[in-house]
Amino acid sequence: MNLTTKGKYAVTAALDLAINEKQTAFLKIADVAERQSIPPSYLEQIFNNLRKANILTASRGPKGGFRLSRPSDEIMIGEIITAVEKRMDATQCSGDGTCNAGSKCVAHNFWIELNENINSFLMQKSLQDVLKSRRTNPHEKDDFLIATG
Amino acid sequence: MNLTTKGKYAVTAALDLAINEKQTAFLKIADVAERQSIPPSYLEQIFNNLRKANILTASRGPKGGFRLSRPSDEIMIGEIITAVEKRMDATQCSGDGTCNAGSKCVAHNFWIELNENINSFLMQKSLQDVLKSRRTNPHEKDDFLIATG
DNA sequence: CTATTCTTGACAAATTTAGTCAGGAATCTA
DNA sequence: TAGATTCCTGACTAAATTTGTCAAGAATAG
Repeated sequence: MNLTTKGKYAVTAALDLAINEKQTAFLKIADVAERQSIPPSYLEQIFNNLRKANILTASRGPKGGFRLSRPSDEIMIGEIITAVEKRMDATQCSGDGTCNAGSKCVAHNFWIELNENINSFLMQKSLQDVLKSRRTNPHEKDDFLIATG
Repeated sequence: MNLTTKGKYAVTAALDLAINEKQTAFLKIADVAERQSIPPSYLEQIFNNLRKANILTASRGPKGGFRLSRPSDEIMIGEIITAVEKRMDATQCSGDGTCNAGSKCVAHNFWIELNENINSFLMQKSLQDVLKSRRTNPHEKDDFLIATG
């Protein structure tokens, strides 16, 4: 199981779109990349993955860019991650039960449970949830908070 | 965040010790490796990590080998994984809050939450729990069950 | 003493990640 | 229509990581 930089960039960039979205405007890769310290050419790849997964909508040409395809409370973090990550599965056998000489290893069902636990967590959290908890976390320092409107 | 083959082998091999332990005997790397389809020389490394983390006890020489240091209900899967995995942290900045140009990225607190969720799951499950659920899972096929005594 | 088993560290091949880059397609504005 | 802008796509590559192997040594049982 592997959550890579790519998946983390994807979530961060989607949050940036949620924070900075206006009703009609598209946001440019270059701007998102700069705000979030993501290499622009890498973000191109990532946004393309998200577009193909119907999480983002793109527009080409001047004034083009990207926006969320749906309201931020209808886009789950789990969607974003599975759209860009190839190996989030915790089983050694990709779930086919051949992890020990063609049969299931003794840990197989446990990895399935771990998968379920993680997926359930990630599919219950929307972009909006993440932004909300960022502002209401009582342990958070003030200088971390940013005005979102 | 990365759960690799090494961590999965570690859990599988620890489960093998729990399944096959006798009161006094040590189990050899070669035997565990064969039963669980793990490269023996790789398992050497892994068992050494677990020994240094006080999860396993080793004995050298003829009739030597490894056994669990504690009863299987007192060894948590999370302990095993953290003993062998270097990068289970989901934050991009290893928790130091420098993920966006020296400050916290917008997803920072979310990755902390994800860490807590996963760690909580892994630290609540003991080796014995995993073996139990393996036998009582109602969806499990009979040919997966093995006699443990 | 000898065979057995763990111990340790160095090493290396294979894989994966984390990007870059170039050429193209669509779109807006003048 | 021309030109600038922005996304689209696929090929490519360097660096890092993973997944092991290997050899020499230390401890122990018999």
